[in-house]
Amino acid sequence: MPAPVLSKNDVLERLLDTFRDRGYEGASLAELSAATGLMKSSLYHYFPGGKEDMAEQVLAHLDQLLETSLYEPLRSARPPAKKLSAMLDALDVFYEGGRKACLFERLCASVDSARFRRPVQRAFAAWMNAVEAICVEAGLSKAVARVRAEDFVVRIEGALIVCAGTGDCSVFARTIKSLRASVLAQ
Amino acid sequence: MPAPVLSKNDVLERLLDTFRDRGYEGASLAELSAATGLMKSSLYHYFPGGKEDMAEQVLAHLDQLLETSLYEPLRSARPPAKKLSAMLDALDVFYEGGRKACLFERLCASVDSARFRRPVQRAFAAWMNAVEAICVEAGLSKAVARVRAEDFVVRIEGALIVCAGTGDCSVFARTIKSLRASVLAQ
DNA sequence: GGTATTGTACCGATCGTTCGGTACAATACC
DNA sequence: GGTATTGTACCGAACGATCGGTACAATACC
Repeated sequence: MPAPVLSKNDVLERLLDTFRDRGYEGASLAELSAATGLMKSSLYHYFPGGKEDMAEQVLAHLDQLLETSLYEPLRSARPPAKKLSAMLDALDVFYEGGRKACLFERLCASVDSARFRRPVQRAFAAWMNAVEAICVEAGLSKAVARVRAEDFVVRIEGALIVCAGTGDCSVFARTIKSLRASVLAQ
Repeated sequence: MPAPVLSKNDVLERLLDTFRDRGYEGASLAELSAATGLMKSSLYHYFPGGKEDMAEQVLAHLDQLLETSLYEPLRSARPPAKKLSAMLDALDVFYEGGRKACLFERLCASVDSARFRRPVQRAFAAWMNAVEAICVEAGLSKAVARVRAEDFVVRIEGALIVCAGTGDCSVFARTIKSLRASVLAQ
């Protein structure tokens, strides 16, 4: 088999980008084809299940990406404050300071949102659990940690929406900063 | 001239509902037609500019609705805490406890989001200004009031996203409760 | 030669949109 | 008062474009 111009991971990255930018219905096959450099037939070769298959694989890819680059490092022995700070840094990069949308949000806003419900649920749960674990590690009670973790995700997601709505990315920066200072506070 | 079966306001309300539920691209003309009881061609009678026109008029309608039912009452002489509480009650009703999405979010997530940028910007600004005014009235400094107002909107929007993503509306209830207790705190 | 991948040509369905027209109440004219 | 005209509300039937998706022969690589 000829070496693919793009690795499967690269293809998934570009699909991820397109879905994040345009949403599920907004990302047409023509656009996904242009973004990956693959013809429609090639897309259907790699994703026999079509557009839905693409979104699902992108979701799974992102899941693994977050696990290895975000959650897994949090289980190291470093101090909780450092780990939280690292997560916030990573989120700032991943969302490009508020300029990029959240894939989970875009997919659960889709008309066929039911298809993606389960993985999106799992993704939000994993995210909250990661934050909760750091909070507990920092000495907060389980109950407080849960509230903090939920609020953490709520504020990141909300900041992304407000950034997109107002066109002012500074909201995201302020939210990150505020979270850095408050999440682990006793 | 024959009396319309539905008033213009009723039509706008139903379009608003459909756009909130399905998003801009997700709400097809067929769906908008079914929701209003008007044939597609009749929709073009009321909205010569087509779908985009519909969304713009819905946006303007909502703008006025929020102004008269949310922001205007806040300029009364009642105590700030009461007014904030009333706004949170109204938001809880409007978003149906987290089950309904935010029109602004759905429209600025649209592919043609540039078209709605200005009105959405104005809507977010008006919302924040209203909250900020209550905060100032309650004795907070202008700077703190601004931060609180921004965080208020961020958390409402974020809670709606997390509700949709997890299918768990209790997140919205907790966010409302938390805001009720913390926004005006010294 | 055999296999993996791509390009071309399609498909039916649905998209947003337009057009020609009907029903009928209000108005203008005599 | 009766008739012609206007304007509003609305609808059915199409429009071209694009949607997601398929079939298959040609190509590229081992």
